[in-house]
Amino acid sequence: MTDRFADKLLTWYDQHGRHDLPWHHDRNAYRVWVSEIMLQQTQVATVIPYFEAFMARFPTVHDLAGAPVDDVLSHWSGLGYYARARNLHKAAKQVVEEFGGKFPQDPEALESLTGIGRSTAAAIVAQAFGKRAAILDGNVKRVLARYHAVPGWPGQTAVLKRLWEHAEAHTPEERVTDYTQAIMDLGATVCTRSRPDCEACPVKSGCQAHARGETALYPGSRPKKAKPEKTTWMVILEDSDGRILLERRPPSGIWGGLWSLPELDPAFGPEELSEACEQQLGMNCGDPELISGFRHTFSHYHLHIQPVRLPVTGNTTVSDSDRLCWLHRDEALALGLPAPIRSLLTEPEQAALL
DNA sequence: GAGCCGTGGAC
DNA sequence: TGTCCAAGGCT
Repeated sequence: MTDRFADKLLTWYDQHGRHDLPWHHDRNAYRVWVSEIMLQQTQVATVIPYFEAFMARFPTVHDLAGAPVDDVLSHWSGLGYYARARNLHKAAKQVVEEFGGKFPQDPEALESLTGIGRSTAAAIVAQAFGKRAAILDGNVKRVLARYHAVPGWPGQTAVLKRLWEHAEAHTPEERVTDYTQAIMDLGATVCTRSRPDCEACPVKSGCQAHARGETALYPGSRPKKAKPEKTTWMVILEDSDGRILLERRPPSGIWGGLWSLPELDPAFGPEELSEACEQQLGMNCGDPELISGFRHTFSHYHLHIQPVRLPVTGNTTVSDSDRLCWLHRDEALALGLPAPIRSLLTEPEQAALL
């Protein structure tokens, strides 16, 4: 049912919305899907160049399904949340094998694809197929929490449930594609997290938070928790030809599946690194040289990265070529390394300041 | 339900 | 400089 909220929003959208984002061109389910996955927990400006490059390399779901996963991961390098890339690749195969290369149009079937949950399924249904489906991303949560003065942190199930109910109630039958884009645009450009521009808001008159002068109270903030501190060694092994030893990380965990510098257990002391290196990497090394370390903050913990150079004294033959490889710096960077490791190899002074 | 998974922008 | 968190989903 179309209510006044949707009408006002659509009128505003016609004049002030974002109508020319890359995934709005040549719109199809594949392009919408890839954009939605990239946009999870990631801002539009960050996604745009990745989306363009990804589409140039993988124009169709068949191109993606047939590509090596390493190729997909290297195009994801720097975007973060690399499980998204592995799931995207897996889901592309699912679309080809289980759905004949055509995306299903109902949310339930879409949610059977790896990496697509309730919100992303709804976004694809509305954006690609023009069918009615309510979305609830970070922007919509903020808009609705303020409009209805919904207290509490949206991470709580009860709060989330109320927001979904409001989202469903406001979603119109007509112009669903524009409406979903409109409410996200309002959240991104007007109803922003800090200092919202309420005077420019088309639904100001009905907004309970604005009426109370309490927009800053909504949505409620996440409970604070201390981040644990962790430490690790990052090994820079360089042979006489200037090649660096890289190690593929395990499929799960931080930077899962990415190539990176070999990591040694922090339980090893500096004098034990040569021996650890021989055990773990099969390389004979001389005395370690410590480089200035730096701290990198993740969502859930702080990681002290301590780089260490270890001169290779023996031969540089690798025993496990699927896990280990020697590459020059530019070749390594083309693989797609984790961002802090990339900075460490390109600008060691900058990395130390992180 | 709660923890985990990245990076960069905004403040 | 540190904190928060953004077009969430999986385990």
